[in-house]
Amino acid sequence: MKAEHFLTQGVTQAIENLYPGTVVPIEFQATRKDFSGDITLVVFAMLKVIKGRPETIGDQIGAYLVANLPEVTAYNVVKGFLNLSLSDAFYLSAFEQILATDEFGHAAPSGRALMVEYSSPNTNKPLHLGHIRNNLLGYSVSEILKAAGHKVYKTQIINDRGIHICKSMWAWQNYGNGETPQSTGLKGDKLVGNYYVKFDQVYKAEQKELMTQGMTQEEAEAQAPSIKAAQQMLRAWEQGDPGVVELWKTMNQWVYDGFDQTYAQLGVDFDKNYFESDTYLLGKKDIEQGLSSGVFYKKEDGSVWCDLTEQGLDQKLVLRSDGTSVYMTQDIGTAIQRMSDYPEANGMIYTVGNEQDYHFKVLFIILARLGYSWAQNLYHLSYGMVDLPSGKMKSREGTVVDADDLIDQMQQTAKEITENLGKIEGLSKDQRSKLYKTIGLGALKYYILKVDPKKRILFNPEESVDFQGNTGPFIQYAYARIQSILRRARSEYAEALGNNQWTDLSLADKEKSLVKTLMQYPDKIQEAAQAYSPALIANYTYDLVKEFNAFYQNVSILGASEDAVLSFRVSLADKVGQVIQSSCRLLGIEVPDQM
RNA sequence: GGUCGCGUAGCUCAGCUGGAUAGAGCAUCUGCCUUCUAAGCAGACGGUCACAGGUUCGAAUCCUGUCGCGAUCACCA
Repeated sequence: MKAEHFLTQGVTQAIENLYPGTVVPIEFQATRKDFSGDITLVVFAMLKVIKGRPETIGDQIGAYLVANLPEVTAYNVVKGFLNLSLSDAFYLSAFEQILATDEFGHAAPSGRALMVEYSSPNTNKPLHLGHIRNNLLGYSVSEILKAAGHKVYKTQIINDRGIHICKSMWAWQNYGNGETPQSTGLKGDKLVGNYYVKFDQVYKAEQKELMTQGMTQEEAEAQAPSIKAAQQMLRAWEQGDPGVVELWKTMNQWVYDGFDQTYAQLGVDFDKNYFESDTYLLGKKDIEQGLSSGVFYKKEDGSVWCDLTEQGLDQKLVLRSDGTSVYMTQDIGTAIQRMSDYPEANGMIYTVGNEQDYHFKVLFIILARLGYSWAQNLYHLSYGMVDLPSGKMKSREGTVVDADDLIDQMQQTAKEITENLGKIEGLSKDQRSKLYKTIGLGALKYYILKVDPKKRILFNPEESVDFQGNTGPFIQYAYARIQSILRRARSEYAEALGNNQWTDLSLADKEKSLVKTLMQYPDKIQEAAQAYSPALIANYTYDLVKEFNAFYQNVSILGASEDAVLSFRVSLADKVGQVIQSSCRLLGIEVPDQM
């Protein structure tokens, strides 16, 4: 079906005829808009093998192709570029193949299975805009990998243990007056987050007091009663103190309930949750093994290290001198644990911010040295921070953009715009609020996913997220229009739709370029999967929609004079709609039938 | 200071496995709603692709250096 395929054969034959005994690199690219033709052979690339003027060579190959390949109808040569025009029949048959393909764009099963980790929040405070980027990326990459034929297990590791949650616990115990999510009507994560803030206030006040008594900042930080109490709580938790464990369970559950609501709003989910409280002791025995196999070495004080100077990195601590774990220890153990939990999986993707680039670089090297074959298939899906015009989001300064607030705000904006446009008379109240959610979240998700993950995003809450131009709603709008046409076509033009005699049709430029764009979809999915980049899908979808809009405004679909033309155009619009829906699904974006 | 990433139009971003005259959206300005939804279409304006070298028939794209921004360099996670 792909043009490159038969053209490569054709060019090879042409070369055999014209320049016997030579083998040339054959390189195609899409013909630029300003030139006539559909696909372009780059003759320059052949000059290393064949001597001569590129114009002459292009001319000879072009003439050969027109004479010998029925699909090639015309050619022209500009400098070293041989532009080829392909027949309408070729595009029509390509389109018919697309129509006949189930789940067009999706690849056959690859036999590979991967784990994708994303979100992985701490349980002491609510999710914010940074988590939204993480969640959208992780979810979307999972969907893209599935579409590329892989089996995917989505997972998160919940950091439910440690000093941070003890801070919230201590503050709640001392200042909470028995408040619960039920009694306050607050989301559980918000409630717990409030006590984390409360702790910080108390802690700061204590430090100030101690410093007026003559302590240094450092001493005050260590000696403040609140932090000592929280540390005591952490020790009690580690020893399994029933009261502390009970409180810990209760407050974590509040947080999980809150997170679940936010996840549901965002439309993300997980196949398996890991909890740090279960995994934080993992890794020690792996360090032992690595020690005996010589991957690690022990210093005099008993601490264990990995020497990465060969790779141009430092020496990295993997076990403290007192035998306790560090972050790296846990991550080594957790990775090994997961791979044994999912024996069919042979790789992992970690969706974690770029401030941990170094950590993952080291982790992957260590796992490879430990001899795990799957270590070759580890990828750190590293993404840039979401910053505000004022700089980084800082919880202490109250500049954090809360996830729930932002989602609400997007829906509110969607509501206002939709009501102003006044095109939804027929919809019930429920349908309307669902539509606002679809549009508001569509705008937010597209806004975040369209940019290359590794770039940082500047989010301006004042200007908010656009609803026009290269945006989610722009794409959703095209889909809604298509559905509107399909509804009318099926009720008023049912008879014409039955005429599928398209073979002799001659295609308008807009129709041809739409088919061309549709044909790219399978490759785009593969590219996006290989690059772990939802941005590629977002950009493709935008191109497709732009192409469709141009078609829609310039060619009348239901006004076609012949039945075959009408039915072709309706089919084309229908398929474009399906691909929009499919690609949006890869981004976690829903599409409305009306807006 | 070492390491890693980024630097493209006034703003937000594509393009980066080397190919033709560097593309979109927003903003500004012109047109288009008696014909399928104007959240749209058609067009205008807007560029030393941070800078300097190098490789190449050809560089925004690859290499080297410089500058700017960010991250990281804990017996924290």
